[in-house]
Amino acid sequence: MSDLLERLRGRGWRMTAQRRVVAEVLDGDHVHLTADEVHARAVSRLPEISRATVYNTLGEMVSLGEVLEVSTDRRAKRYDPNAHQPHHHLVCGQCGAIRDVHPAGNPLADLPVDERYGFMVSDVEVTYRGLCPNCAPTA
Amino acid sequence: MSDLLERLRGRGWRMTAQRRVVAEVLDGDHVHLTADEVHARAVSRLPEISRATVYNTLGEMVSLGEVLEVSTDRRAKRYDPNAHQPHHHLVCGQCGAIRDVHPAGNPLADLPVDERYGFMVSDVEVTYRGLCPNCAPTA
DNA sequence: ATCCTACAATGGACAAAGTCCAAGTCAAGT
DNA sequence: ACTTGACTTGGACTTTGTCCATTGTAGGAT
Repeated sequence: MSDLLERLRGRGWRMTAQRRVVAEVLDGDHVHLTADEVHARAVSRLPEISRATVYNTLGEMVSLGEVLEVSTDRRAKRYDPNAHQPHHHLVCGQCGAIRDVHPAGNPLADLPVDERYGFMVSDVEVTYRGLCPNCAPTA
Repeated sequence: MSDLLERLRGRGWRMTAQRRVVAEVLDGDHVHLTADEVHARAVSRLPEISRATVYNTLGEMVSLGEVLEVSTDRRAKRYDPNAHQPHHHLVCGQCGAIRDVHPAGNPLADLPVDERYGFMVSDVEVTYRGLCPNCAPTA
């Protein structure tokens, strides 16, 4: 179940109750929680855990490349544990629902050399926007 | 010069010194200022202008579709006056430099129906990440 | 040219998201 | 079990942005 926890353990991470709880809360598919949502859920399992620790822990997991940061709306950053299967995001502009998606093609290849301005381009982030089935006007 | 100002005027926008200054500050190519940067530059031309007015004005220009909001980094939103030529962004992960780019292909078409989860997908936002010529390690 | 008034600007309080730090705690190696 | 360096804590602080009551003003009407 907790693949994320396994991977972190395998990297010599010093394991603490706090880190375990954060990793457990964040594990799963189509999970895109904000730091404060993670904190709220962590608190329900480990009441003393502090906000600073949640921020620290999330930051470390991002540095280790085990968790991705996504900023789909203009609000808080969200954390995505699905870091090892490259994917993009589909966001509902109304309710904010997020799904992971896997488009065909390679958008990186679509950027011609004469549009690169000498940059070393290494990554591309794609966000599809629209309305989810619940929020779309009934056809 | 000030195409943005012209377009806004043509929409029956009530013209004030503050709005003119904000529009002038924001006009140009490859311009991607934060609200506070806009405010700082506006203040140098019109010292009494308030932060709230800059935020309001930017918000209105976004609502009118004359300016785009982009959130490339995890910090403040940036405002892009180039709203009438669809484009994406190329961001330097080191120094934060941003360029407008125009990739080939249509990423919207790359999202297969069975990956749409019933969403009505209407827009796609693409951010290329890398290192600009100044920040890239010398080859 | 002056008056009106609805719309705009002001600035200060407030809120949300995130960072920082000094002090206390604890996991894990010996 | 001891020790130590890494981890956690909580609160102050910063940044970014919003809200609102008050004051000011653009631009049409007279």
